[in-house]
Amino acid sequence: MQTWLMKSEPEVFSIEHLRKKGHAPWDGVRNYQARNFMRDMKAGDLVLFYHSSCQPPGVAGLARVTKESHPDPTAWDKKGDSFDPRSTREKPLWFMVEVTYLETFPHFVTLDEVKADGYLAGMRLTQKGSRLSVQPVGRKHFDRVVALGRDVRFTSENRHVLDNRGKTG
DNA sequence: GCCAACGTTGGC
DNA sequence: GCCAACGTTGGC
Repeated sequence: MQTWLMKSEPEVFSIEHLRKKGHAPWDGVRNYQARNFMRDMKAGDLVLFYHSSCQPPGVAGLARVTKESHPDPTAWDKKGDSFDPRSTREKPLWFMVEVTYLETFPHFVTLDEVKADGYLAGMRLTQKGSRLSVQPVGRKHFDRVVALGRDVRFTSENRHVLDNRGKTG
C-alpha cells in the first residue's frame, strides 16, 4: 500500500464536502506529474487531505483511494473549466481516481507545524517551489502527520493542558 | 494582491 | 531543441 497527499482548496472542495458526500471523483487535475502519480494509485491507498490556498493551509484529514485511475470525463465537457480538446474518448489524456472519506483530524496539522517538525524534514510538501497537487508521501512521514492530527493534546481546546504543564507543580 | 517557482506553449 | 512569453500554483 502506498501513501499520498492531495491538495484541494477548501472553498472549492473541502474535507467537509467529502465527508458529506462519502466519496468523490478527484477530477480536474491538469498536470502531467500529478496525473502520473494518480495513475500509480491503487485502491486501498491512503491519502492525506490537504487544504491549500486558505488560512492556514494544512492537512485536514484522511481519505482512501477507492477507484483506481480511469479517464477524467471533465476533460470532454466543453462547457466546463477543465475541458481539454486534446483528450478524446478514444485516447484520454487526463485521468482521475475516486477517493472516500475516512476521518477529519481532531487537530488540523498546519503547514507551519509540518515545517517545524523534525520528523517531517524532507517532505516534498515543504520543499521550495513544490506545487504538485498530488504527491507521494513516505510511510514514516505519513504516519507522523497522522499521529499529529490524531493527538488530541494538540487540539485548540486542549492546548492549555500542554501550555500550563509545570506552571503549578 | 504580490510574486517566486514551476510548467506549458509555440515561434524559430 | 531552444527559449521567451505566458499561465498556474499557492504561500505570504
